[in-house]
Formats: sequence, C-alpha cells, structure tokens
Amino acid sequence: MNGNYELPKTYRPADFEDRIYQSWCDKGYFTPNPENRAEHFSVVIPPPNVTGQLHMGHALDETLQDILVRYKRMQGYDTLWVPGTDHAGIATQIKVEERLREEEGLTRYDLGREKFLERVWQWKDKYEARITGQLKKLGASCDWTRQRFTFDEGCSRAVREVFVNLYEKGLIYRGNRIINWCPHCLTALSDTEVIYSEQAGSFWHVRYPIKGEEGAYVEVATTRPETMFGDTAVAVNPNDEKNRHLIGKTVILPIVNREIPVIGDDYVEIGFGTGCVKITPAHDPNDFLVGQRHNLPMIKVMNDDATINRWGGKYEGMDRYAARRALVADLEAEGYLVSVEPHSHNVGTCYRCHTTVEPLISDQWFVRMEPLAGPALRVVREGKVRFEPERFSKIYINWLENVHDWCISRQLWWGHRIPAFYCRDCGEMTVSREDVRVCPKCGSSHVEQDSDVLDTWFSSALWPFSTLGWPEKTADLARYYPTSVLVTGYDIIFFWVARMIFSGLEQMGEVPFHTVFMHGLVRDAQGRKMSKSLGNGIDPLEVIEQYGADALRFALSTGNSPGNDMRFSEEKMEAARNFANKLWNASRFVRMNLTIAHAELPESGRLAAEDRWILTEYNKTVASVVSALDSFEVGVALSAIYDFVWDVFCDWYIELTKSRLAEKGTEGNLTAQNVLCWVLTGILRLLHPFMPFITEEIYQALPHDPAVESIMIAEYPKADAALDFSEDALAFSRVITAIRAIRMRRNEMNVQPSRRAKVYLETKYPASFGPATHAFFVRLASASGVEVAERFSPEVISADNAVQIITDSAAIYLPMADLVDTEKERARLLTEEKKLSDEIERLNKKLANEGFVSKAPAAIVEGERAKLARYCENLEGVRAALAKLG
RNA sequence: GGGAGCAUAGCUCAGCUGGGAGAGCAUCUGCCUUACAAGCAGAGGGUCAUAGGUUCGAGUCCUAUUGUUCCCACCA
Repeated sequence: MNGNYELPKTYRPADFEDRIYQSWCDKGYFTPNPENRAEHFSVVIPPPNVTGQLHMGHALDETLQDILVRYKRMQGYDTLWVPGTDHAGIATQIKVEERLREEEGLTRYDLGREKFLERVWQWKDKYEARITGQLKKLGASCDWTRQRFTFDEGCSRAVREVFVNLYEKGLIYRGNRIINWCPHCLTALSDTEVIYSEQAGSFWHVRYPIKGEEGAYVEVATTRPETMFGDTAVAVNPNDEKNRHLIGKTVILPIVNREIPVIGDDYVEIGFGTGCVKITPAHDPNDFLVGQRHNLPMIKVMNDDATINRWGGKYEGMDRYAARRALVADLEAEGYLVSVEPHSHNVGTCYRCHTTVEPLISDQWFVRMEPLAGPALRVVREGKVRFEPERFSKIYINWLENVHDWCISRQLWWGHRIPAFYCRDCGEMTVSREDVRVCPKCGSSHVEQDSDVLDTWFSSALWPFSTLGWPEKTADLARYYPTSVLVTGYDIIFFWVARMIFSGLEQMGEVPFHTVFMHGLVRDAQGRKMSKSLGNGIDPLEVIEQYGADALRFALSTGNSPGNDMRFSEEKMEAARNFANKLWNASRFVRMNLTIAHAELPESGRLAAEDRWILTEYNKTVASVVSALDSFEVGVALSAIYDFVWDVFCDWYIELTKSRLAEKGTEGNLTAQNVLCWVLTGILRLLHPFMPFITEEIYQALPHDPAVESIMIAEYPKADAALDFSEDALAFSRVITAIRAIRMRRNEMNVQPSRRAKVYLETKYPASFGPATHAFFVRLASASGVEVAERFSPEVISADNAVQIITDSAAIYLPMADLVDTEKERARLLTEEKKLSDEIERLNKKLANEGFVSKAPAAIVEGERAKLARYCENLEGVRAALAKLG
C-alpha cells in the first residue's frame, strides 16, 4: 500500500491506532539496529509502579520521552528506549494486603512469607501487563525486547552486587539509630518517605518535681506527652543564667516516679519556652544526639504498633493517643499539668498509608551519604549532569548538601532481601554476593538471612545500568551508558534522581545521564492535584478512547513549558482533537487531488510565487521546530507546527492551490500537486514524534518512497537553504496582506460575499501582483477582476471607486460607493491618521535619539527606518483618501 | 526558619539569549466558499501584580513590596 487509498471521510483514530502500533512492532522499529554506528541516544523509562494503572502524570512523562526518542530516531541516532516497571515494595505490598483482607479476610501472616509473595507476583504479572498495554496504546516506542522489572533476576543481581560493594567499602552499615517508624505498615521509612503536614496539636506544659526540694520543680513543654515515659534527662543550656543552677540536680518524672538528671547541653535554646527540655533519646532525633553526648539510657516506650510498652507502667498496652489522653488527665488531676496551649506543628506521616510516623530508635541498615554526596554534587556543579530547567539543580544541590544517612532496610516481605546472614550459634554476620549456608567463622549450618528487605528506591537507583545488563559487562552497557536524557517529574528528585546519580558514579564511575528533563504535575481543570481520594483523576485510556492517543499526546505537550505544572481539561482535548481533524481533512483534500505517483519538488524555475512562499515558510518552521526540540522546548516546537499547519498551510496555501488544481492536465496543476504533497509529507515528518499514529496513517495514504515504508523511519526534516526564497516570499506576502485588507474592509461594511467587486490596486510593486495572482483575489477576496497600476488616473479613482484601503505596499480601491457612509469613513480615516502620525512621531523621536542610533544593532535601526518610511507612505495615502472625501 | 516557582486578554496559558505583546477557549459580526461547522472570513478585549533601578530601549535583567503555590528544615 503505497499511497493507493483514499482516507476515510471522518477522522476516527480508534480505527487505525492499534493496527499501526502492531505494524511498528512487527517491523521491529523499536529495537535499535545493531549495525547503527551513529551516536547513541538512550533513555530509560521511569519505571511505573506495578501498584495499579497509569495516570495522566505517566501519560505526560511517557509522551515527552516518546517525542524525544522518535525525534532522535528519525534523525538517525542509534536510539534505545528501555521500558520497565518498578516492584514498588511498600506500595505494592500494601495493595496486595488490602486485597487479601477484603476478599479473603486474611493477613499476610496467615499466608506466610512464601505464599504471600506468590500472591504479589501474580499481582505484579497482572498489573505489569496492564501498564505495558497502556504504554502501547499511548504509542510509546519502547524496545519491548529489553523490557525490565526492578525485581527481576538481573536487577536483583545488580542490587546485591551494589549492596555488597557498598558494605565492603564501609558505605553501608547497620546500627541503632532514630528512624521514622510507620506503626501501620510496621516498617522503617527513610526521611524522603515521610510527608510532613501541618496539624493542629497542643503544647502541654508539665512540672517535673525536683528531688529533695519540696515544692520546687522544672517546667517542660511537649507536643507528645506520652514520650515522657522514655525521658532520661531534662536539659538546660549551661550558658543560661536562669537555669544553669539546675544542672546536676535530679528531677522526678511524675506518675511514673522515675528519677532523671538535669544536664547541660547547648542544644537547648536560651530564652525559648522555659529553657528546660525533656530529653527522650529513643524517640526524637535531637534528643538522641543529646543522649549520645551524655551517655543517657535510651528507653523505647512503644511497641511496633505504637502501643505503649511496659515502660509506660499502668498505661501499658494502650495506643499512643489513648495513653496520651489518659496521661494528660492524670497529670492534670495530680497538679502536674501547668497549661495546654493550642499549637499547630508539622507532623510526619507515612507516604503510603498516611499514618503518623513515630520517630524511634531501631536497629536498621543505612547508607553513609557523605562520601557519596560529594561526587554527586560535583557532577551537577560542573555541568556533567544538566537539569532542564536549570533551576532544579539548586533544589538538588540543596538537598544533597544537607542529606542524612539513608535508612534502606524495610520490615516488609516484597522486595530484595538484605544479603546479610547471621549465625545462630556464634552470632557472626556475613554479607555476601552468594547465599551463605555455613557460617564462615564457626562452620555452623544454623545460618539465617536477614529477614528485612531493601527500600524500593535502592533498586530504582541502579535502573540506568541494571537495565543494561550490569553487573555483566554487556554490549548494551558499553553502547548505551551513560544514557542521554532522563525525563521525570520534579517530585522525585530526591527519591530517585539524586540516588541514580550517586549510584551511577559509585558503581559505574560515570554519570547515569547527561540531562535531566523535568516536567511538572498534571492537575485537573481547577488546578487541583489529581488524586484518588478527590476522585478527579482522569484515566488516560478513557481519553484515548474518546479522542485518540494523538490528541492526548498533543494536549499534554502543547502550551506547557518545562518544569511547570499543567492543567488538563476537556477543552484542551477538544482543541487537540480538532487539530488532528484539521490535518486529517487537509490531507484528504490533498490526497483526492493527486494524480501523481510520487511527489518530487519541482525545480525552482517551475515554482509559482505561492510555492516559493510556502516552501520558505515551511523551511522557517523546520528551523524553529528543530531548535526548540534541541532545547527541550517541546511545547514551543509543537505550537510552531500547529501554526504552520493551520494558519499557513491550510488557511492559505491549500486555498491558493485550488485554482491550479482545478486545471487538470496543466503543468501548473502538476507543480501544485507536487508541492502540496511534498510539504504535507514534510509536515507529517515534523509532527510524527508528537502525533505518531495519524501521521503514519496519512503517510501511508500518500505517495512515498517504497524504501521508506514507514514514517517512523523517515528522516526528520532539516532546514535547507535551497528552500529559502525569502525575497519571493516577501513579495508574495504583499498579496496576502492585500487580500486580508480587502476582506477586513468588506467585513466591516457587511458586504455579502456574493457581491463581487473589481479590485483596483495601486502599488509600487506591480511585479508582486502579476496576472497569476489575480485569481487569488477572485477566489479569496470576492473580486470580480483585478487591475494593477503604479498610479491610476483620476478618472479611474473616481467617486465610483470610493472604498479605499491602504496597506503597506498598496492602495486598493473598490467600486462600492453605495456602501460608503461618508461620515463613518471620515471618522475611520481620521482615527487611522492619528494612529499613523503618533507612530511616526514615536519613530522619529527614537531615530533622533543619538543613543539608539549609535548603540542599537544596525539591523534594528534599519528596521525602524523602514517602518517609518512605510508609515509615512501610508499616512500619505490616508490623507489623500481624506482629501477625496472632501 | 531556609529555598524555589508563579502573578500577561473574561478563562487556561505561551512569550528562548532585552528591540514595543501572542495562542486556545469564551464573546461579537458575517458565511454550509465543492478538505474540514471538530469548519471559513473578520472584530473587540491587556498602563504584562506594585514601586524603584540598570539600559538608547524592560513582560523580558536587578532590588524591594504585595498576593499565591510548592519544596526543604530537629526548635522542645
């Protein structure tokens, strides 16, 4: 099928999108050709979580990637886009547990680790397939032969290798530290996994009696009274005049009646509150540090589910909040409570279940960040990794400069098991690339693997090289690493981008990508974040069904600039679909007028003025699209194409070709066919990365080189000096201007299109208005005929030809005296005169300004001079017209 | 407490390295002109948040202010 079929009358994307995607797959276009020796362009997909299906944010992310990938592929780069999904440890486990509870009333413990994991794998298979299907619907040109999963065998090997590497270098350690504990998910969380939200709370002021001093006490304040059970000191600043006498004394914890010392530590801010701070080393990161400095006991007062343990005495077994209420009531009853102030403060919550996290001391695995952060900062500062837009590098730098060690162990089942093995007999711990069955120290076979798994982001951090086969030295790795661009949302700079950068540097010795192209969030029409709880999420699949994947891609990539959030609305979809429809119909028109078997650009001597004009405009568009895409200005590139297609090609050029197309069998007809088809094919190539389906479908219906059987493998247009006929284009633009001016005047005067009128065109550029252009006035400006002269005699421009139009290059007269309202006309001309003389005055002043003439670039000054000359001529014309009115 | 973004036509937003403001939608007028009414031809509408500054020239660069959104942060 080489351009042999007519396009259906209506644009129905559902009729061809799936078929086209399948044909691309069948041809293997997504898999790079091993023979390609060109420079590589590689991208790894930010792997969607297998927790569910794709949302609009994914659709945006993948659309942007596909645009870049298709663009580079068409430019001949050795292009690879690696697809895959993320096992999303905690998120997926929660989903499966919920499902288990709802459908079978079971918990994961009922099933046991092994059986439970089987269920999760089933879930993963199902959702991975669903996500893959969605990516295909969207048109994503991923190489499916290289599809990966963060928990597949290869990625797991990479994870293990990295863990052991880091451990051996001392960059991973195990320790008792304050971590964020989610009492619902029953696991530790990293700092990035805690979301802080402003919540109304209270500030409780409590008296701790001083031992041996009847009636004396210190007053402390807290937002979490129940942590009092774990207080092991009260601290004051040793430089605090008011309080330092307390240091060394002993106070008694009310209710629990435990004695604790008053210590001096400059962590306490002088003048804030009472200057006395209760220290709970096991439940607060700051207190933990104070505790370490002073060797205080660390008393953990809660169980994993946030109920109070035996340290809470009579409150043991109560939930943390119940215990809080009970304790406060008791403190009040016994006179220890001084006051309660309302206090709004930031409360950390679990990013998956939104339960308030509890900072507490726990035995966990950590990555030592300081040695890793240095190089990761350097590559960004030195521009080896560039953020687009640049401002995100500041956010990145700021985070890495203040980063804490990364807690990587999770008390979950779904994830990579930590490769540490413990001997039950001698207690030896072995961290190993291979499973350990026998204790290397004592030879015992009573060896158990650490039951924890790794933070899911530990494996995503390795994605750019684990997907290419690392730790094996694969050909892909040599060919495609470092990758070219990472496309992702600004919301995962810390979670993911930063961790990929330091991991890539540490393991590969090279950055994982050169550019990070950031986009914003997709919001709903009111600007709210799309979310399940609000129910305002829009399913990309539904949108595709209704409007087509091309329209969705268009809506997501137009009018949106890098790094900025965007709103998604029905109106945008309609506008996008309308554009696709426009292109469809224009193509249909071109197609039905073609008799030629293949389109070739005629030699320039055969081209008509309007052909030279459209080629010049096309060439300008190509240049700006390419330059915009090269700087990641996807929206700018697309709007340049949009304008060219709709305003220039459809509204003008197609209309201009109609007279030649009507003259079958003439040379002009053939030229018009060739130029139309050639430019349209150029448009399709330009547009293909953005709207792959419709461009392919139309391409197939048009004559094309059989060797280039798909537009996917066509060459992306390049700006070409041979297409630049600027002089001719300028000349032709005078015709357009004249037609526009006539239409405007006729519209203003409410003249029916059916009333035709002769056009008298007085111009300094008669060559621009040659006989070939007269048909355009007839067809597009309701002219009955055209006469052109440098100067008409007063008889011609008599009272009959009373309607006057002044343009930059011509004075136009229309014989419609009966329609002229002299008073209105005079008013109009006077307004025009005023406008022009104001403009002229402005320009005169500007050009008289020595500073401007000497300092502004010559081209600008020249432009202003030309403008002035034009305005002066126009003013003359307007005055002449006024004079004629009498 | 630090940091960043945004503030341009009624609405949603473009406007890259400074040379006198654009689009889509909406509104108004006239058109079924044989590709497209998901369309065609026109029109109206903006002291580009405010105040200074740099410059021959400022939505565009600098400073401050106001409003707004977001990110980070251990003030009990």
